[in-house]
Amino acid sequence: MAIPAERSPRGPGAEGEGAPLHLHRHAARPTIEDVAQFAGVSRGTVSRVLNGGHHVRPAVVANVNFAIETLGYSVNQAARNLAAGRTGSVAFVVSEHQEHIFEDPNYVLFVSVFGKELRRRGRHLLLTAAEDTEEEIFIGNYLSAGHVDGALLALPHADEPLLARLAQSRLPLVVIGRPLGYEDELSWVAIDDDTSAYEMVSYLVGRGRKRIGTVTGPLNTSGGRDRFEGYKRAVGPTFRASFVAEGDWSLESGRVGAKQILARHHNIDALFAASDLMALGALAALREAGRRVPHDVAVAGFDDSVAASLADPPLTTVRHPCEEIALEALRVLDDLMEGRSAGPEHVVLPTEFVRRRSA
Amino acid sequence: MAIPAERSPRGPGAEGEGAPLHLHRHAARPTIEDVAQFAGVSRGTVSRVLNGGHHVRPAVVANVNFAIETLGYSVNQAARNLAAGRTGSVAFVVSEHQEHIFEDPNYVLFVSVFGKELRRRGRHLLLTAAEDTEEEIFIGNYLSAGHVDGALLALPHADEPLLARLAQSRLPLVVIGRPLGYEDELSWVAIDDDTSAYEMVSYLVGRGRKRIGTVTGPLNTSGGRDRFEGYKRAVGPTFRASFVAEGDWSLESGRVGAKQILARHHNIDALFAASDLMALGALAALREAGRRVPHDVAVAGFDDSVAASLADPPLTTVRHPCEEIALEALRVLDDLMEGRSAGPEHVVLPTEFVRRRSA
DNA sequence: GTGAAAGCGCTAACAG
DNA sequence: CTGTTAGCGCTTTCAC
Repeated sequence: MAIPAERSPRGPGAEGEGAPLHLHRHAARPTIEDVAQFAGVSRGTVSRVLNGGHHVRPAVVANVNFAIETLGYSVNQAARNLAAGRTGSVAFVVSEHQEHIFEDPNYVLFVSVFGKELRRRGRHLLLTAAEDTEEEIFIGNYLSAGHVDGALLALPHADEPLLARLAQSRLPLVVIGRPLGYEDELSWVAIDDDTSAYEMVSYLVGRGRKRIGTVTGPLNTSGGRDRFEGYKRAVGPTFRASFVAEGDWSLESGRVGAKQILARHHNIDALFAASDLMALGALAALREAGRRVPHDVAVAGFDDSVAASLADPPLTTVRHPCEEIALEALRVLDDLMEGRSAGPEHVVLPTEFVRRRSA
Repeated sequence: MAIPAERSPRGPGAEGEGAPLHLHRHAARPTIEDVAQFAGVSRGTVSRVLNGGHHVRPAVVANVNFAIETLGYSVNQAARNLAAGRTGSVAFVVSEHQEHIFEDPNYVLFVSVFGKELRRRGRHLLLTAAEDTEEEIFIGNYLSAGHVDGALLALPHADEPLLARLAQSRLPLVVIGRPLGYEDELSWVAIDDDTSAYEMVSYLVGRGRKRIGTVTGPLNTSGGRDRFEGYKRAVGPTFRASFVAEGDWSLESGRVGAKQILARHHNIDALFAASDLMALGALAALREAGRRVPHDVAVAGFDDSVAASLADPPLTTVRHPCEEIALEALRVLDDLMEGRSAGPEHVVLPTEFVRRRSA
């Protein structure tokens, strides 16, 4: 407020000459100020154009954009974040070992989509794996300390202490998959595992298969539990626990599970694996046991990961829309971070039956 | 400059009372100012403590640290980066498809180590995959536009346009592996592929193997080329091109390559694969062909990835010190970013012969 | 050794 | 619709 009065004695525009400050500015990145000057507008206007161009005359927008291009200007995220009061980072928190995560094609896709989309929005992806309790505490502290604007969580296990911790923080949170025990209080985006599994197993039943086994996912995860429920509903009163083996999503667990079931029922005619990787393992076990697929035993997977189409025979499976889930999770998180949401949002995305040769 | 003059009529310190601004500061993160006040020192001193505590009395350091802990203070990276004139980000640029990358256990390790180490230093890891030419241009522009403080490059192919582009920018760069064509001008950290391969193949020779085949890596990469050179040196004058098949590091290419060699020489007694994954493929091909390993054919891999010890039989291989490479690359990059390096640094890390049962 | 003060580049009120 | 201005929280000279 005082400045104009002070300036007047020097005459208007006099300080425009106070340029010595700029002398040591060698080949520095152009700033918003440079753009403003070039376009003959104020910093504020340039900022508005940068942030959507609302309330700015189209002609001016064009002018500013021209200036931006000719100067090769690009926004300084640190400055923007500081001014806007955000960190510019979003965390992707996964439980389990980081190496194990990268084995799962679903996670890889998530990382890929999150990374790309966030960069488009001028944000960073922070990959954090909660490998052990110590790491979990560190992550809990780190996230709660305000180092990120929000977090995407893939913590499928029922009693995840980190989930409890984070749920109490003010941090915008979106869970990938339905978070057992926190369905109501947290936002999440998932698929209808139960119905998808039900439809797949019903398909097997419809094809005349009578003795259908299943290798489930971990039963303390919503995905593992719900796909198992769908299986149970579909086989109906013929359900018997001896047709079931619990796996952990991995190829090896699929092989072991299928072997167990085969040992108990040498004459199963179908097998529903709750993940493609496990189906692959089951395929190996069946091959070892001399069973032909799908002639003797029909095999169905879940996820439609790359492995599914490369399998021999290619897997009949359920497409898990990972990319859409990732995008939707990001949208929900954006709503949360920008304060556009009233309460927790729950999104259920449709899956798709994919018929190939294994069933 | 004008401001003090304007303020004086209100009396010194009068603006100290202009506190209403702080009223809407609800449960905000404590700032450096809060710490300074609590510790009874100035912002500058706290900053010094934050950055190593040089030129500060030990007692004061302790005081400030106490304040930091009790207040639960942690630095605001955006502000720090803005003030220090850096972005706080480091890119990890890889060629090829992102999905393909995550198949390679080496890359996964790199991502893991880079991410963790950079976070420790208050920096971010930006994962960028140059999947196609368009992406490459985008990445080139993005990196050159000053969005990152430096970049770690895994671009092994000889004529990588992105490498050429980046090499001309001012950006601090460290290449993982020896960059063909840019050995002198760029910094890099690698292993001695030639010698490592030489030693492995010499070991096979020493075990009495006479007809040694090899599945090489891509011959337009330094790793592929040098391991092949090592092989040639070791087999010496007995070298024949018909004992060689070129692979692409993948399991499948190892299987195909081994088959080709077997078709030409049904009686090979050893096979050196330039990667564990390819060795795994070769193992499968050998099994299909009814050869026993190592009795009929000794098989050696390279990398000592998890796959090596899980193989049947476990692979004799060369340990590729990925973690050390990652750490060293980060150190070199730090030197570059902080202006501590005179010129390009070249680091060659030792490998280790790992004897298991396959050879 | 330590404090004071000048920005870093940007956003977001607030006037007009 | 547009310009002005006050910070965002921190580092970094520059004095003392």
